[in-house]
Amino acid sequence: MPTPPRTAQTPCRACPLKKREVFRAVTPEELAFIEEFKTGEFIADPGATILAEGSKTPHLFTVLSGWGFRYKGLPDGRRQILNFVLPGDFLGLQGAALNEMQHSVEALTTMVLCVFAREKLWSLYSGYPSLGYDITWLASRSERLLDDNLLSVGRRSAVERVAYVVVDLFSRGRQLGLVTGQKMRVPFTQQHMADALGMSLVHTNKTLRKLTQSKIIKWQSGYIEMVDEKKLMALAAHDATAAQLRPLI
Amino acid sequence: MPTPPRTAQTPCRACPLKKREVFRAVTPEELAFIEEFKTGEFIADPGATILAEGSKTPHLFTVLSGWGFRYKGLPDGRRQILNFVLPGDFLGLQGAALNEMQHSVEALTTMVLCVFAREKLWSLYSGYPSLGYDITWLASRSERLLDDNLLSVGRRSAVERVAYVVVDLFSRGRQLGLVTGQKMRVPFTQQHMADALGMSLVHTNKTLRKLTQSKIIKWQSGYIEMVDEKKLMALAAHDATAAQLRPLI
DNA sequence: CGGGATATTGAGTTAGTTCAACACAGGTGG
DNA sequence: CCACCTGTGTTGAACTAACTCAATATCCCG
Repeated sequence: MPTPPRTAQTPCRACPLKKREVFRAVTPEELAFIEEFKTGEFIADPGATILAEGSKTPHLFTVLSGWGFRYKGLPDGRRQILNFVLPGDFLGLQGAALNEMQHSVEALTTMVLCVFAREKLWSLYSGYPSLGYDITWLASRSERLLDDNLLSVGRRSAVERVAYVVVDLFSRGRQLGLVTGQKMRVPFTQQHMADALGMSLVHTNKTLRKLTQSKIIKWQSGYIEMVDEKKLMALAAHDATAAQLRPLI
Repeated sequence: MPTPPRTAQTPCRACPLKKREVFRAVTPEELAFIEEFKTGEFIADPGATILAEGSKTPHLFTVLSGWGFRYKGLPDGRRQILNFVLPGDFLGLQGAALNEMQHSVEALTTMVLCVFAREKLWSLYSGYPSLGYDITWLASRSERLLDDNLLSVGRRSAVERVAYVVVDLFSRGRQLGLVTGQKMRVPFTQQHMADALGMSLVHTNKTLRKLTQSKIIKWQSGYIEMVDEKKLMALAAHDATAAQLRPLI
């Protein structure tokens, strides 16, 4: 079914705000509003800063394609990657709600972003509450990711952290169709992974090496492969919920 | 598990959902809706579990008074406190959005919570989009807290972490009128602080001791005192944003 | 007054860090 | 086409911040 050509480059039917259509159909009016809500598209090159800590952007973004990451820095240069940004993620809400960004977002690959005007956000809520609800849903989902990361960084060992982040990326990647067999493209360096896990680069490397030698994962030329998914999952030390479910066998 | 709520005692004029009235007046209709939205009140005793990881509560809560904490656990007992819960916080949204709770919430003191029915959430969005907007605002604010914590746990040293969490608690406490002079009641143990900072109990204690001996803070009989706020702030190693702002003096 | 929970302290251990050197790949200009 | 350069990955060695274990002190509550 070919999409009719319009002014905007990407059809809003693909918009993540519409994502929940699995549960709820988006009405034609809603779709029309989404299209009007959209200001345009923004193509970010790898390495580009999309949002900067301390700035006040008038924009909201939706990621249509590509990878990026959200991070915060300390004055002396240390930085913590808060989470990786993938298609379907909603960016800049904090700027709208809190006025000023408290974190930065940088592109890892070329990214295509759908741009919204921040001041239209309110009209979205008032005119199309269902879409407002969806935004809350997205916010809630991203908070869940953060919770998981915090648990990892705060309480998991190095091996567990690496195992967990791989499992997590594959889980997100699968939902987005980014996984082929047991392989997924990961367009970041070990430094990025280290910054995401709150570890040093060297130790991240040594940990990865250990997992490679145990034939559990492989990370070559930009692709991570889960060689032994079972062992990997076991190492990942899942949260108490998962643990609760297991004993029921 | 929460006991069935009773009839409402607290006027909804004090509701955190109305908090943003500084910026925006709440209309009488909205207030009426809030009161209808409210199912009742829930009094939680210290140590009570308000929400449990893996469960599906039909409730949403707003904290009217008292302290609690949100946490996640690992199967072997390690646990990470995600953040402390104070009056004005909104709880359980994840359960509504994601169907199942991915974290637990426990009371530290007696807590008074305003209870909402989850299934009314949608009618709140559709009928009173401004309130829906407020919920998004709350979600966004709590995500900011999480970002800060993750930066702390991932990249700050032990002293910095302790300094930062104290500064942070005072900042939140001030907004809520919980700070008297330089003192604030903190109804938790060093174990809680350790779990929040991703550190061991012993090392947390030793770090606190160091800060006490340097006459920077004092923690006695349930009260933390900022003895030398300036030094404490300096130790806290604020984020890059704060650093950007300082040179402007 | 007793007992359990909390806090404090010392000693020994270790997971993770920093430093430093080297390997390797891709990309550029001569 | 090669020589070089820069970014990335790999590895060893030395160091240290934070951990665990364990004993003792202190507080709080009934």
